[in-house]
Amino acid sequence: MTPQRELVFRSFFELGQHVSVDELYDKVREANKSVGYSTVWRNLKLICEVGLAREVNVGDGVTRYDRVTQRPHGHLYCLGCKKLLEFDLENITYLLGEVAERADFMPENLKVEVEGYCCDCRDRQST
Amino acid sequence: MTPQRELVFRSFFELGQHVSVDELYDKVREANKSVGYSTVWRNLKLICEVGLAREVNVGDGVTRYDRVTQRPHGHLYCLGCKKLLEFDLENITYLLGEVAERADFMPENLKVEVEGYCCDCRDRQST
DNA sequence: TTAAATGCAAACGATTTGCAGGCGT
DNA sequence: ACGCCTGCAAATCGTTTGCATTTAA
Repeated sequence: MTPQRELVFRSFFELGQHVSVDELYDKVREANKSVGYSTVWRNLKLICEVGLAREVNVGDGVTRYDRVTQRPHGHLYCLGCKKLLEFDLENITYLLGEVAERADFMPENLKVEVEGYCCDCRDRQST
Repeated sequence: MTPQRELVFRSFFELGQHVSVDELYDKVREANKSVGYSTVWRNLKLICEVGLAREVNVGDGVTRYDRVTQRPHGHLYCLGCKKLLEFDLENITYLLGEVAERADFMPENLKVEVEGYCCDCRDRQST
């Protein structure tokens, strides 16, 4: 456990959800200018490996990372402002469990994303 | 409408689902060795723009493209053999519509992916 | 002391674009 | 003739790795 590693871990958890490597790198740099990009990257991977975070891919070319929480959640991705909202997956999890069973498939991880427009962007668009 | 464009379109629909640019490129090349990668790529983008295909991202770094069908479907992605199976989304669509409404969000497009292990890989893993 | 972690720079792979020439309309 | 389309090569971007050095245990 090095100071850099501790800083990366702490910074990751201080930031909210949907953090990209670059965002984390910037955050880390605020505290310590000498930390390299690879260090941030490798430690972020490590956070994933130990199961504390999970990759999120909204299709904009940048991988983001979500803190793994008790409650699984899906994402509402706004095509207008690119904001990422969350919603609870509880009800859907059950349904997907059934689907998986029917296909003789053992589910490990769920990714549910709804693309669309948030209320702000919908209003802006309709004008 | 050029012969190349027609070839790319036709090849895309002759291939199954989850086609990557490279796969499509190879397929096109079988018919005509002189078609360039950019042409395939640009026409695939075009197919998406006119709404005949949609990007799929399973997180392995390669963007794949799905024919847009009448029935929306989700994906079962096997972490073992990397195979991509499909399942019907009908039941889930309704649930997600409710979720979106609650969040005052206008859904346009649904992406549901279940990572896990298919029956073959599960058996192989448990040995 | 010794294996692991760091920081730099450079490799990498997929995607995207600039541009000169060719082709469909 | 005009402008869109093509094909090549090269730029771009995010991600990943090799390696010499430093550091935690």
